[in-house]
Amino acid sequence: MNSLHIQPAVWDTMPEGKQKLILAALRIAARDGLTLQSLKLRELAREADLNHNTFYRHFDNLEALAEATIETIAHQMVVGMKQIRIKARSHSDATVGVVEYFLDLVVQIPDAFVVGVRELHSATSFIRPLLNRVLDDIAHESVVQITELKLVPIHKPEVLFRVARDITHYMFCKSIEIIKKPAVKKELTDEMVHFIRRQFLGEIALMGTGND
Amino acid sequence: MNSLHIQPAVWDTMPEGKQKLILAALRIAARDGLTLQSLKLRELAREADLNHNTFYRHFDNLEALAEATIETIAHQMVVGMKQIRIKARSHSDATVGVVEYFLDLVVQIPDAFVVGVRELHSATSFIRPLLNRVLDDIAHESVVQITELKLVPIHKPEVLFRVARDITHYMFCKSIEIIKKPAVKKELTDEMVHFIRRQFLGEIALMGTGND
DNA sequence: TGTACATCAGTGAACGCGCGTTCACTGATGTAC
DNA sequence: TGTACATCAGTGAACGCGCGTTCACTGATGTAC
Repeated sequence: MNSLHIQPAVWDTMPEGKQKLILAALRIAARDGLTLQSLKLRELAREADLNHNTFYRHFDNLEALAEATIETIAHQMVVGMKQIRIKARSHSDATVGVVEYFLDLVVQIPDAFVVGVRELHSATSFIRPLLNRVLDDIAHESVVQITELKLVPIHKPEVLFRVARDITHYMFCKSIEIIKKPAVKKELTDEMVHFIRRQFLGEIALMGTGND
Repeated sequence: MNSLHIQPAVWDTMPEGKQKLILAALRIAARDGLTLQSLKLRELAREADLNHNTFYRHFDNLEALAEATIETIAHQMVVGMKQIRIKARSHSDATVGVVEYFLDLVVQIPDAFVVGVRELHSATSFIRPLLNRVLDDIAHESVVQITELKLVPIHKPEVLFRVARDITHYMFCKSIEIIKKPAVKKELTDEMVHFIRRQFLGEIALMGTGND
């Protein structure tokens, strides 16, 4: 289920109709390739199997729904990534573990990633900064874990953060490929692991040249 | 002018109204953050200063306009990148040269990049594959130049291509930041140059480990 | 325990508006002879 | 050189439709006393 990764305190408190509308927004935006801000009130209500006026019981306007939807996506992603980091600790290779569990997460909540990655690159409004902060958070927690487990001999946190941030962005963009063709998981895993190793080795090499 | 980078053979042959509509589509999509496929016929005509029915003199439907617009963007980018590669030859540092001229290009045709990067990450229709091919082309020509000038000691073309492809994607995504804040050019240049060097040094280090 | 009232999600009719599309038309430019 | 016709970008009125929004309403649930 899609809702598994949404922060319970927020999500479970919500009226059922409100949940239905947010899930409908995610479904329509992912399926029809629409921006969150070009969703239509009546189409949403139809998809959520609600009278079109019920919308106003839960949201002031379409922008409020877009905001609630993007926050749902953000929660799904942050919580999902947290679980990935926990699981990866017991994997023999931390990099391979993170990538594999990450691709599992993408397949579990494809709509969140399809819509999230698109909105991340849509120049508009408050949504892009919000998602950028989500990627910042994820990159920051990666830095914490890498430092704790002493996985990489890079000791300046700001250097490590930039590497982690670039990797996070790459993984999110790349992840979309697995949704349309889950069979590519093996190739995609190899490619992502290769990219990640290239980042750390490259950064270490740059430290040697004094170019950092 | 925006139209400078459009392939003359195609562009100059076009009726004036058709050009106006394509430029209007670019302007609206960039300004209002709309997907090319959510543009409205009457809004386009208004923006292009034309009667709304003139649209049908030039396009069968809105999808045909979206296609023409994305091809215009593709031409602007491919031609622009070709000129960058020529100019970069006479720069003392090839990497710094490419990045600086690239950021100049982004500032010259911001609408093409804003819309192009968004559509590249919008899961829908024929547009994403078309833009992916544009990035492939650009990456491929980079490989040719790198090989010709012997800039990097990586000799497998498919390995070089993957690195160039990842760099191209990174630069396109990152470029958007300069549009809203041209003052960051210096920082952005440094960051992009750093990223590019990290890719090549990382890949070379990976070759050493036998992990390629 | 029973009655009165407040709260709130959901309903259905009605509105004015901008939309995409069709149609019949104009007016300029180019071509045939 | 002059007339007749074809081509084609652009025009303006009219259409039916789905949209966002307003309104007055229902019906279930919870709370006060």
